[in-house]
Order: sequence, then structure tokens, then C-alpha cells
Amino acid sequence: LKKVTLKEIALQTGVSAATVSYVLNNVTNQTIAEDTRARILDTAKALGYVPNLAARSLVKQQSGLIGLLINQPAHASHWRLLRHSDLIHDIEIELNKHGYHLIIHSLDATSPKLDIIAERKLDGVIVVDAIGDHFHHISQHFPHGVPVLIVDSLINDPLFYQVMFDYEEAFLRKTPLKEHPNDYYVVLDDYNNQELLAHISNLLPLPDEHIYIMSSELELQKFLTKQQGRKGIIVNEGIALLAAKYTSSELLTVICTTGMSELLPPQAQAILFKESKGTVAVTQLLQLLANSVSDINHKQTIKIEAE
Amino acid sequence: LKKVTLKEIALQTGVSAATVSYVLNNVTNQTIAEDTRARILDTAKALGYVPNLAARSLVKQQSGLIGLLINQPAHASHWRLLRHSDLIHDIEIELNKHGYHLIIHSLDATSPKLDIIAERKLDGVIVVDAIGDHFHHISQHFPHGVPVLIVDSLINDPLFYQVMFDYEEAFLRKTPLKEHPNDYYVVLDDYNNQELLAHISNLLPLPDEHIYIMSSELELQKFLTKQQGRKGIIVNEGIALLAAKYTSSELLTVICTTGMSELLPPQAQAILFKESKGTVAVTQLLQLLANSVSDINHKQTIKIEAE
DNA sequence: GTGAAAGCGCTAACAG
DNA sequence: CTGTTAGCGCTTTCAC
Repeated sequence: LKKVTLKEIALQTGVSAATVSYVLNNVTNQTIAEDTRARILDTAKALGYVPNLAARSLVKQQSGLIGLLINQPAHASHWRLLRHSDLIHDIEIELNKHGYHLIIHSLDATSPKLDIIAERKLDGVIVVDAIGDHFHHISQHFPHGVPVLIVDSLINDPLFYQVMFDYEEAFLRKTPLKEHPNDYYVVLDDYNNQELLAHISNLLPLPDEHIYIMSSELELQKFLTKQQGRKGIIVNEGIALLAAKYTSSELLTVICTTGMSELLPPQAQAILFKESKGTVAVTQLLQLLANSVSDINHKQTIKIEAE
Repeated sequence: LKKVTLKEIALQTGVSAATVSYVLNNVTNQTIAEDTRARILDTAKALGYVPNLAARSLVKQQSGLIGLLINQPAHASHWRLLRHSDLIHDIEIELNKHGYHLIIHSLDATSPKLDIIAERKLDGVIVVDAIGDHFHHISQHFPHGVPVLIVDSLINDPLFYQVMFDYEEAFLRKTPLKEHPNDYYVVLDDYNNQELLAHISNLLPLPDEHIYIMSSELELQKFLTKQQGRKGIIVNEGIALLAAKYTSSELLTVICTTGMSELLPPQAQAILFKESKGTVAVTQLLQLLANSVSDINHKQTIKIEAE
């Protein structure tokens, strides 16, 4: 059983490989006789031809691959997985629509190896949960010209596009926190990115003892017992469900960052966002991919509004 | 700024591309002078050389890519995403350990396009939630010799390795269902694979009116109101959480298929499995990859035991 | 309208 | 111990 290659089709049709390539790729600046085109198409279908993208990548110098690089340990907490679940799905679906394939790759937060970008000649990269320090150190190593989009991280570098939720709006304009700061405590998701955590903490009108950054169910429980009599605002549905084990869910307002608000008990208050991070990220990335113009302008930081 | 290729290193070191390749790949059946080896290694590091895997794939006829092909629509239900979240993470981590990269790809359940396998010359494939009918039709088109592992699907074809949970054990030996069939109703996850659903339904000692296959929260609610006075056994933590909105969670036993049992209210009974589907699937796949011997023997169906 | 030829970056005999 | 050579499968310029 012979391998089905361009050359094979060329042989069987009695034309050259070039011609076959022209036809199969609908090359516009070439003009092909209708009947040869038909014959080529026929035998291609008959043989079940499928192009070898590795070969194509080699010559076109682009792989058609996008990398989703996620900073997370081998045993990631379930609430972290929850928060990425939706993101992954949205990104994958959206990219497929546009003919790209998605490679998923976890990065060791402490010593992330980014070789995959160069090895696979990724056309674009979405980085999730990036640690500021490491990122700066590393961004040097980025093959130049590869569009990079950063999700769930506040990187103090105008060279990168960034996508995140608008926490300011969610906390200060969608909850009564601003009006009644003394009634509330807040539980934050454990983003790797310290800058993002600091940014959020700073905009909360609360003293530190009423803010908890998620680390474990046990610590969460301890924190909650100290917050008796207060209402809670919790980021991430998964964390909210853990909290609901130790406090009454009527007292909870949940900032729904995982796209799975249905999981919440109905007594809890849910704050949703208008768009999915994944979809926004891909839209933005595709735009970068299109404008091969990689202007060194300052890049946007897109904050997704709450509903 | 010149591209860093093997050839470039060869030029700078004053040796041939072949020698560089030998050194960089630690080819054993060649013997290289210690100092040239050192010089090559040095300039490679100095230049920040990273191999181009597309080029390598082309000549070695293997891509180092594994495909995770998931049968799911563009807008998958949150409980479906939940069930895949853990799986994806485990698979990715395990594969990376062994030097493979993971491509994630959703398949349209009704007309799955498997071209990606041939296009990307995937070294192996894990198919999730395969529909029996389509699968048979399609398995013909599989490039021959590519190891295929099927998850969460009962495919009546001994040609494929399959991994799933041992539902028989979970339902009949870990719950009191067998002893008290009249006390229970059951809610099943909406696997695409009809054979799997039928298999599970058949082993339940319950009439159809006490079995519900998840379709929507609204339908679930309707079903639950008809089951007053019974206890429930529910597959998938996400679905259990929905159910908990409409019935008391003390009455629920949850077969935890998503690896996120912590999300459940503490009153619910949780049944866990000993291993993760992802890890088992990858272990099995790696074995297939190693034994290039693709014997046409009957393949195993691995059922993961409950704890 | 079509084809010859060069080359993308790498590997693997086979010589020397 | 090292280099020459011949591709892997595809695209693309340039000539016919």
C-alpha cells in the first residue's frame, strides 16, 4: 500500500507535482485547464489524499499551530482545573473554526520551558497564569514576532496583549461592597500572578484580615470561621462550593470566573461576565496573526465586563 | 539576525551538518572526538539552538504528537466540560513526561473529521465519547498502524483498546442498589456512546422510569420531582450539584467521574475510583507506541475499579 | 497552462 | 572519527 503524496497523484494523473499543488490549494495566480483540474481533484479524492502539514510547515515557515501554555503543577487543584476547563474549550473551538490546531502544554511555574514555541514553530501563543518575574526573564527568549497573548495575569509590560476579567467592575459596581465594606469578606482565587492578586486586593476597601487568597480547603475553612456574621464575595464557582460547606450559601456572592455558574446553589448570588476569556483571547490573537505588522506599539489590556 | 539551524552551527564550528546532528542527538552508533563534541555543544548553546520538529518529523516519519479527539459540540454542557477537565490535565502531564506534545481537537459528533490524524501524522490518538455507529464507519479511514485508545465509550470492536470506569462495580458493589432496588433512582451522565449507556442501564435492577439520562437541568428537575421518597445515585459531580438544587443532598450517592468530589456537599455519599482515566489511558497508549508490534490480537477493555 | 528545479531543516546510510 | 549524499513531502519562482 503506497503512501498517498502529491507526487503520487501527479504520477497517476500524468502531471507534475507543482500542478497538483496549484489545484489542491486553489492557487489564484495560476491558471489551470478545467479538465486537468478535474482529473487531479478526482484522483486526489479517489486516493484519499491528505496533505502532510509537517512538510508544508517546513516550506511555508508557519505551522498552523497555536500553543496554550498553562502555568500549573502536575497535580493542579480542582478549582484551578475548573477555571481552565471552559477556557480551553472555547479557545479550541474558536481556533478550529479558523483552521488552527491547538497544542496544550503545562509549564512548571518555577522553571517554565518555552522551547515548544520554537521547536514547533508555533504561530501564536496564549499564556495562562504567568508569573511576573519569570515572565520578564523569559520573554526575551520568545522567538521574535510570535504573537503572545496573556490571560489571567497582570504583566507590567506594554509589549503584550493581555486578557482578564474586569475585577474592579465586578467587585465595586456589581456588589454592594463599596457601600458596605464592613459587611463583607472576600476570597480570591489563587492566581499564580502576584501582580494580579495585588491589583485586586488594592482595589478592595477591606483590611487584609478580611481577604483570603485560596490555598487549601482546610485554610479556607479556618478563615471562614473567623468571618462569622459577614457576607462573602468569592471568586471562582469551585471555591464557592467549598465555602458553601462551611457557611450558609445565602450569604455568598460569587464572581463566576469559570463559566459554570449553574453549579452554584440557587441561594447564592452570581455575578457573570459578558464574554468568555477564551473567545476574546482568540479573537485578539487572530487579529495579531492577520496584521503581520508587529508594531512595537503599546498593546491593549482587555478587561471583560461583568453583566 | 540569522536563523539558528543545524547548518548554521555546522558552519560556525567548521564541521558538517551530519556531525552536528550526531552530537546533538547523542547518536550512539557514531563516535565523535571529545573536543569537536564540546565545540559543537558550546556554539549550539551560544546560539540558542532549538531543533525544528517539523523538519525532524518529516524525515523520521513520526511527529511526537498525540491527538486527544473529543466528540463534543461547540457549546458543550458544563457537566461535560467538568468530566473532561481532569482527563485533559492528566493526559497532558503524563504525555509531556514522555516527550510527546498534545493536540486537543473537538469532533463534531455527527460528522467527525479525522483528517487531523493524517495531516499531522499523529503518533497516537485518544478518542473520547465516541459514537458507535460513526466510529465503525470511520475507523476504516484511520491511517493504519496508528494506536488508538478509546475513552468513555463501549465500542463493539476488539480492534481497539478501551478505557472506562467499572460501572458495574460502582453501582452494584459500592452502593446498596442491588439489595434495595426499590429505594433508588439513578441519573446517568449523557455520554454520546449509546452502547455504554445501554450497558449501564441493563445492569441496573431498575425499571426505566427510575433511570434518567441527563439532558438538561429542567428535565432533570422534572424527573426528580417524580422520584419523591427515593434516594438517588448520580453519575458526575456536576450533575449531582444540579440535582442538589432540587432534592436533599443527604439522599444522594454520587459516582464521582470527574475527579472533583470535593465540590460535593458533605452530606452526599461519594464513590471514587482508584485511578484516573487519563493516566491509565496514557500508560496504555505509551505501551502501544513502544511495541511497534501492532498485532491484530484482541485488545483489552480496561475498567477502572472503584475504591 | 504546465513543469523543472531549488530548497525548507533535518536524519541516516554509506564512504572515506 | 567525519563528511557526502540523498531524501522526507511540499511550495514557489521562473522558464517554456
